[in-house]
Amino acid sequence: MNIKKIDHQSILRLLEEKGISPSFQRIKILEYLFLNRTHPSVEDIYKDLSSELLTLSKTTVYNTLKLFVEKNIVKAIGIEKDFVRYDIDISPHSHFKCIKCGKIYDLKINEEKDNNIDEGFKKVYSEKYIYGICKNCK
Amino acid sequence: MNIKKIDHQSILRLLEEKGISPSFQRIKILEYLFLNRTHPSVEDIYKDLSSELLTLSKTTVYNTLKLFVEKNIVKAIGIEKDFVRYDIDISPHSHFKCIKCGKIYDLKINEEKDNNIDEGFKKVYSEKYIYGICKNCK
DNA sequence: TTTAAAGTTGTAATAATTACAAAGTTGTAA
DNA sequence: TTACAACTTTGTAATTATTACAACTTTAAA
Ligand SMILES: [Mn+2]
Ligand SMILES: [Mn+2]
Ligand SMILES: [Zn+2]
Ligand SMILES: [Zn+2]
Repeated sequence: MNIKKIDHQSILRLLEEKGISPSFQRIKILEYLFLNRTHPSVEDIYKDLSSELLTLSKTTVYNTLKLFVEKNIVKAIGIEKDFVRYDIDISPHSHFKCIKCGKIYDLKINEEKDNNIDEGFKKVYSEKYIYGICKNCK
Repeated sequence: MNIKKIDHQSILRLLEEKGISPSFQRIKILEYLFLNRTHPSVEDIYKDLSSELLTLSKTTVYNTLKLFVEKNIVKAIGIEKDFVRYDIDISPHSHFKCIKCGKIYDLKINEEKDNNIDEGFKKVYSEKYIYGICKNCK
């Protein structure tokens, strides 16, 4: 069960926990990620927040997401060919992209069927992307 | 069991089969892929072949790989953050990247544990990337 | 208040890939 | 053989996501 909504207090607590000072921009970007669970790109975040944060810089969005990834608050998703998406849900799961409508769906992972790694190799993390046609597009 | 070596005749036959006219460049690039099973990038291929094909253009390498992917002769591998690798082995398998030495290893797939896709969704293809430390780097 | 560190911003640089048009090659019909 | 159209290659320019960087602003401590 994931946290679907999040209040201001929890946002602040999360940043605090991770040792990140809670600037206005960081709070807004993190809040955006909790409210928009569509695996948004930098472009998405920048465009949507610009109307509220009139002076927001794209560099700040890049900087902030980089920081969040380092601190393990979000995960970078490499499902697209030419840009990165970000996921506030850092629990182990994989992704399905509909090649018709472009929507990204979360998939549960068949936990630990993974381990077809040779003896002596150490897995740090993994990603799985499935491409196909979604229910709505058939 | 994969074809590990390939002779000139087989290269020509493969191109023929796929309806690709066997230009010198295409033959050389395809041959390179059969001989260098390291999941090379456009840059790798271009640099290595340039000594033999003095006038080779990087655009030709891009064009040719695009054609090969369309015709299902090679697979594009998105395991790197900022460039594409190519794989002459189109059989279903996944990849392990050592975050120390950068080497890419092939992994057998635990066939059909995949299908944790919801009813009504149709899988077309999928990719799985595992990142970690390889045997040699421990 | 002073001051240094941290954070934000805008612009420039980087780098992989694509677009495009000119030049070269090949195969075929006259 | 020659002429011509289709195909292929090439070099350069354009595109685009991301990073580098320096100036400016905010924050927090002394
Ligand atoms: Mn997700
Ligand atoms: Mn492979
Ligand atoms: Zn769809
Ligand atoms: Zn290694």
